[in-house]
Amino acid sequence: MGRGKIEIKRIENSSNRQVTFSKRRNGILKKAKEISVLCDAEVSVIICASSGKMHQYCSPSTTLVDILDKYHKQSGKKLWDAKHENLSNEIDRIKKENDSMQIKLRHLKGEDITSLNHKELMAIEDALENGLSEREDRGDEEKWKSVGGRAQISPFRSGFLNVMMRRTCLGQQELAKQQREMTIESNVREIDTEHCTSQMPFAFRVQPIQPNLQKRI
Amino acid sequence: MGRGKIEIKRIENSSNRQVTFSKRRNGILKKAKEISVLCDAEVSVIICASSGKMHQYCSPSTTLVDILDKYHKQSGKKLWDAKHENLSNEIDRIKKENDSMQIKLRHLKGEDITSLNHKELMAIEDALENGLSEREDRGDEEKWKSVGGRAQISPFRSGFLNVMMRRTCLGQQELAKQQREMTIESNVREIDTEHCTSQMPFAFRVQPIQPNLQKRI
DNA sequence: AACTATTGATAATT
DNA sequence: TAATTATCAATAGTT
Repeated sequence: MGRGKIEIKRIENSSNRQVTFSKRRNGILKKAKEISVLCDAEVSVIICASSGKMHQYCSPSTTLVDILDKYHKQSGKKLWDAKHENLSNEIDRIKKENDSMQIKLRHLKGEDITSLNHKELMAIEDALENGLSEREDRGDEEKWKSVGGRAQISPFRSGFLNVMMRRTCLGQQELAKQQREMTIESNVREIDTEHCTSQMPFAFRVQPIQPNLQKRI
Repeated sequence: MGRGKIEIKRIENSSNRQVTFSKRRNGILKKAKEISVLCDAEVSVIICASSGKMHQYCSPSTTLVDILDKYHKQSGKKLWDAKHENLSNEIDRIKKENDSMQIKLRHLKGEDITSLNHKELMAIEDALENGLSEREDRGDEEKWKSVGGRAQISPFRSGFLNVMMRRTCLGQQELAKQQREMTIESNVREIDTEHCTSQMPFAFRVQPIQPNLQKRI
């Protein structure tokens, strides 16, 4: 019904499609009104354009909820319950995702790790070390170079190193103490923390604390 | 459209009404199909005859539930009861929680940190350091004590320390080099990495590598 | 957005 | 009830 017959297939020209949509949408809504009056039928029409705009008609004698309720009863299809079930399923899915993330976060923060095996611990260790080195490698230090010249170490790195050094110191001292007190196993060589320092393959010293870069509390 | 024009008002003759209903109902359903194809619109039509019989169309790309859901969101009308709304709200809430956790995880892994300011970086650094120390302090070592006696260090700690030490070593060497080359700022004291080792407040050595605990590749 | 030639829907008839 | 057909309504292409 128009200047020419058209095939019923998607109208590719977007503006034509929009015009046709508008015309036919009005046509359907008008027809819906007419049948509801002529035949006192209850009618619900919902039309969503691909653009997202929505148009709706519902016969005056009733409401959409009533019609859906009738549909529900007649068809036996559980619109209501199906929706309910879908939502519940989605909640379950997201909650599981949530929980596993929570666990990962806790592990990265060093909590609840007694439940992990060696391999899992290694993976987390890698992730952490990666995180630290990534942060050291990327832009952060650029920010600090300009503050006090090239020789100034970033408070970020110095803060981190200080903590690590303090921790390492304690660890070494305790290890040495343990070694003095106990029988030395064959696969552990004895270490004298006081006298072997200069010969060791890796020897480090911590940079003297720079008070102006240690403002973290 | 027919042998004569008709007024749009209830058809009193029951049999005529029934016939007209049937014809027009088919007409509307056909139009609905057509617009959904021509304009790829999502359409839902529900028609209830006064007799109680019900007819329905829903465009193939979607479901009645989906269309009603859209309607619900767009119109803001509460088609669904409070229970459904609660479920929807919970989904929104959990999704937000999810997103923020994802971001935290990424930050702990060293990703997307260029967007953070100094204070935020410090917070993450603290969290990571905490995580590392927590992991060293807690249960992990218990597992390894039994493997090779008390004096054996866990591969976890040794692996971690090795990485840190290597990083520290490089950092110190570069710092010393820089200091030799440059004017020394008043807030940075000179350090001689080769000769001051034994007098330094913190001096460390790394435990010799134990090959059987260094299987990581 | 308005027009109109044409098709499509359908009211009345068979 | 179903098929036919004369008529009207919807609308595709045009302005």
